[in-house]
Amino acid sequence: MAGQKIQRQTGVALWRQIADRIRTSINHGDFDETGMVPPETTLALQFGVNRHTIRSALAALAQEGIVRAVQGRGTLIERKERLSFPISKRTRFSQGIGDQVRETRSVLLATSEEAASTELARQLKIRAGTPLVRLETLGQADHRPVSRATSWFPADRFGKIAEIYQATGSITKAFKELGVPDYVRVVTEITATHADESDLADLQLSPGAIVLVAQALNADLDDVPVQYSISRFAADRVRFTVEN
Amino acid sequence: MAGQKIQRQTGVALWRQIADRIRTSINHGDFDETGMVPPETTLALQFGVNRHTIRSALAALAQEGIVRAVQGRGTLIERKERLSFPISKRTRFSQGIGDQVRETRSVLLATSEEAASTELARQLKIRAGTPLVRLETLGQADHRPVSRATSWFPADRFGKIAEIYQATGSITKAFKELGVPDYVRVVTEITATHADESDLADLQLSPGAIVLVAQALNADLDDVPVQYSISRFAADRVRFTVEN
DNA sequence: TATGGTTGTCTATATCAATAGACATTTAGA
DNA sequence: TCTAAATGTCTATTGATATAGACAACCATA
Repeated sequence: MAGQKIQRQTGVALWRQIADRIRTSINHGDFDETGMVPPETTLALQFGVNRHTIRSALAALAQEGIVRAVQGRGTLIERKERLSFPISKRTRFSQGIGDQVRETRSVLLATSEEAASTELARQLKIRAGTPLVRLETLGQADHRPVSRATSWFPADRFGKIAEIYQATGSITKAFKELGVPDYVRVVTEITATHADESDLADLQLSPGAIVLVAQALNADLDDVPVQYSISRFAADRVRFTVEN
Repeated sequence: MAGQKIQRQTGVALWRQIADRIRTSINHGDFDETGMVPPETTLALQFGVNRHTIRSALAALAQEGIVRAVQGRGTLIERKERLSFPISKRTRFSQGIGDQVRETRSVLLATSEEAASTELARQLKIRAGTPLVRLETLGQADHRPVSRATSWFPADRFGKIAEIYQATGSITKAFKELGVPDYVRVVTEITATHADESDLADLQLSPGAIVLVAQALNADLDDVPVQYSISRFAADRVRFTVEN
């Protein structure tokens, strides 16, 4: 484990800071040899805190399903994942991570029709007020939520996309049925922020967690925008890979 | 401002959660009309907390130089920035954000020579143990630190890169002098994590802040790797833009 | 089966975080 | 120049966070 000093009196409890560090170490593979986290007393010494504080941190990680404490033996590492999510001209949710997990699933949370705001109109290169279809979706990998996305589609071409998506679970297939055989990623903007209330619920995160936010524009082969989306990923479960 | 409910008893103090939200709102331009944050009593009502808690949050933002409280008037917004950082085949620090700020600067913090670890050898496609030059640099925009980077270069070709970089402040120019007229970004990996101790110091962040981590590989025009780097950006100051 | 190493539980105490209320001070504007 | 609205400061109280120490319960293994 790396440099140990922990910040006090900063509004972030010691046990949470330590939990974050241990989670990072686990994902980094620091404990792969034993498959276990070091003993509580060792960690307490390393971080320079009381053993009870370490126990709070490990309890939080146990709550997340990352470790499991066994009395008499130690604290076992249960799960360790950070999915690699490629971003390229052909960025699709399921294809990219399909070989990293056993099962990917995409669930339709909600849908509605709305008029294009100034911002959305600018992105999709249409007039403000143009009818759009909005889709709220949840991406899962091996039954764990990974991303939460809001997408907008011009309603004139894709008025029925919600139904088809619900049936097939795939944007790509929905596009195909609606006369868009292929589409490409035009631009992706990536930021990071703290999880808000709905992130916590949808992505099953704990407060203080980080979300990676990707705003993306897809266009058909005639360069006509077909989809604008804002996706929020649990930062400790994914990594973006940009291939040039 | 958006949905207000705040999470209690999560290891993250309310004042810090609220500070994060207000910072986001400021960056989002929610208070651009007045150039001021709403009154403390209003915020206390909105977030459902005591006014003193709001004051703690605003004090933290004042410490960061984002707002300035003036007795009798209100709390003024001092600074508001999130630089857009393009990622493409021709990704360079200064060029990308040069038109967004008045001045960009890159400072050499430290340099050393070291043998390639297994991981670095794999990335740079060389044998483990090969001598490398390591550069620690700090990227600044208008005198505010934006990124902290560690780069490795094969020592046989780029043994003198530290000196040239220090003189010119530019990797691109240093490459040119060392016989690499052009280079391209092969791959970039992007993750997000909480700031560690040295991030806090170098990037002038407050604990609990988020850093965007970009791991990048650059190669010359013969596809021979010339630089592997790990850069850490203050997440509330930048946005990555991927153009395809 | 005895022992060392580990997690689980309990009590007590000190400090930080948050609430509550009161009042002072400053500014802008009527 | 008065008033409303805003930030600044103080005291008091409660609950969460962190430390300290002791001991029980459990596991692997010599």
